[in-house]
Amino acid sequence: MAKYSREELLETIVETLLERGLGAASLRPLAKAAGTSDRMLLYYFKDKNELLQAAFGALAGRLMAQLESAFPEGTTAPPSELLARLGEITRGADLKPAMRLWIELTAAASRGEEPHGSVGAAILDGFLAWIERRLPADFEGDRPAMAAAILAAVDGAAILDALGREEAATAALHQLAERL
Amino acid sequence: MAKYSREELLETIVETLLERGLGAASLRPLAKAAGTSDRMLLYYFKDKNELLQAAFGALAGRLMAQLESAFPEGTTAPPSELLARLGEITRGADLKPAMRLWIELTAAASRGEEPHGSVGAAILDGFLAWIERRLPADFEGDRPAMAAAILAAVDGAAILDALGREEAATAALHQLAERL
DNA sequence: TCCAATTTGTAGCGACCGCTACGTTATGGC
DNA sequence: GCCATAACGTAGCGGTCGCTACAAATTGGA
Repeated sequence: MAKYSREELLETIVETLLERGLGAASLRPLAKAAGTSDRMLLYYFKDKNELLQAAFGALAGRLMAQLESAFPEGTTAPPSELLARLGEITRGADLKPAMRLWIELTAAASRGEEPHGSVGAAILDGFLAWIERRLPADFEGDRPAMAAAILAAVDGAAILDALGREEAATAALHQLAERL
Repeated sequence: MAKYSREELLETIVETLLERGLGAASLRPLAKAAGTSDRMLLYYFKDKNELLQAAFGALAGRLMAQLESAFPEGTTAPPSELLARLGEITRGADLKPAMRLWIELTAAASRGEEPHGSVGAAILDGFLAWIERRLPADFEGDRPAMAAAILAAVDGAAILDALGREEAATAALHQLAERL
């Protein structure tokens, strides 16, 4: 039996990624944090890209689960409330590291790096669909557009946060939520 | 007289940065693109951080000038129009590279890297002030908060764009502008 | 028990990183 | 013309990067 399974490794790697960021995601440090060697990472994953892809997949699953528990499938809310609560959740201590990583992923994707681009787009689509499902059934208007607006607001606030302007982020979310 | 002045070098470096991104910003490639050597970059700039700081300073100036020409000092617009026009401008071919670089800068800043953090925060503050100045003088309500909301919306759209979801970005901006 | 497959360790390759030591060339004030 | 200083070239240091070659250990089935 192996010392660590692929899934156990993935868990620690996701945590290290959340903690230290994508920029620090080189094989040797990741391996060390997981109590193994770069050699073994490349035994379980054919190369670094596959590792990252798997890690982001696991992370997206985790994230979805967290959102799900705060906002179970079937529940809905009007746009303003949806944005307000999503803002609170994503800016909380639990998810702040994930949002930072999300920005890093987006940055890499914007330069056409892979697998960041496709993985990032897939996660984004997932979130858009998730939000859309939580708009009230009787919501009048363009549902995908409203979902996009909510996600953009959350991501925009994340950028203000990332640059240390928490007050501005709070104000922005408040202002936008008020008007949806 | 030197082959290149510090300012000439800075110009080319800014362009290379816009074109290739922060991730590709290592001394030797930057120098090559500028027709010189890493040795000379470190002759004019004491180290890489100083180079980047200077480059981002120059870039911010350039950006401000571009925004200024589209929206001269003294002119104002109601929030919805301000957002709509800022969205168009920042998403245009001219500024798209700058927005990508902006996301990369934010990503680095979110991990506490310097000089990215302080430079990014300064640029952000500059934009917030710039937007606030362009809100109508008789605007009723929290001016800084509205400026933050507009900036967050633009940045959020930039993230959707960066991940290749231009339609969603357009829809989001439209949806948000409609409601400010 | 033996053997083959899985799992792990050790070492190192070639490439790139930021940065520096050191020597040479060019320039402008006197 | 002389000389200090500014400008530049060459070479290389110590480090990290992703990845691989190769061999040793461990395991489980026949």
